[in-house]
Amino acid sequence: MEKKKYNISVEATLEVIGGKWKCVILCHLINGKKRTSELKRLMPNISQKMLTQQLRELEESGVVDRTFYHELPPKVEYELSEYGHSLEAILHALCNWGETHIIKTYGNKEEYLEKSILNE
Amino acid sequence: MEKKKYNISVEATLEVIGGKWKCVILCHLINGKKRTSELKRLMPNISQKMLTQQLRELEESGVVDRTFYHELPPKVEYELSEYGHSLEAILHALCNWGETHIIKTYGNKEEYLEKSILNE
DNA sequence: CGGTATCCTGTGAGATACTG
DNA sequence: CAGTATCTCACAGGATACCG
Repeated sequence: MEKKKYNISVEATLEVIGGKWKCVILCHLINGKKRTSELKRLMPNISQKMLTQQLRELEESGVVDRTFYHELPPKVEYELSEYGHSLEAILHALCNWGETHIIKTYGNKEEYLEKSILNE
Repeated sequence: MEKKKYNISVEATLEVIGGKWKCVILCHLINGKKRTSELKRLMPNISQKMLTQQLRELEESGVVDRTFYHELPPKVEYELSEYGHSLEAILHALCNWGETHIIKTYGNKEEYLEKSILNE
């Protein structure tokens, strides 16, 4: 009987944050809770469907908390869960590397990067 | 005229390591150069096609170096490039989080994880 | 051994319209 | 405002066979 599921531990990490948009969503949540509409604005290229879908999976993984305010119009807020905060070091590292990479690749990051996660 | 390409810096990182197998490959290369056949053995679920494809993209991104030994039978070795080494902190963080996550989720990691990147 | 070339399929993901 | 439900399709990715 074989129970082994992973060949290397990083596969478990990717199961949680490996989706196409998951890291991007999580990075946006580093600086605090966000409403659905805010996330959409921050990710103009994501579809409503993908946004909801990826958020659900992050919720199921236990790294994001969803709060529904039953009012009119309805309001929903997403934020890193307590467990999700354990990903912060990784998320910061990913953002920092990307910023350095952009500078290294394009020279002037201002023309290629809308905003920095670090000083938003 | 609009030149902006990224909405957030992490997108640039994902462009380099965001493929389905790229992080796994890179993690295996942390501990030194590997032959194609070794990588296949370490990743029993990856197809020949995907392995080659992902390696090519990592090469084009400049994070992996490929060395071809023109002998019989032919021999190819892959390793982190100098630039690729700048990803090491991220890769280690991803592996460590995964290991902790497995333990947290399953209790006994031995049954779910083939081997640890940390003590291979 | 390492890699390409075909073929073929599943599904990731967009567009659109609708609901509470 | 936030989220479903369909419909649709491109393409990621598997299986197989062949090449230097």
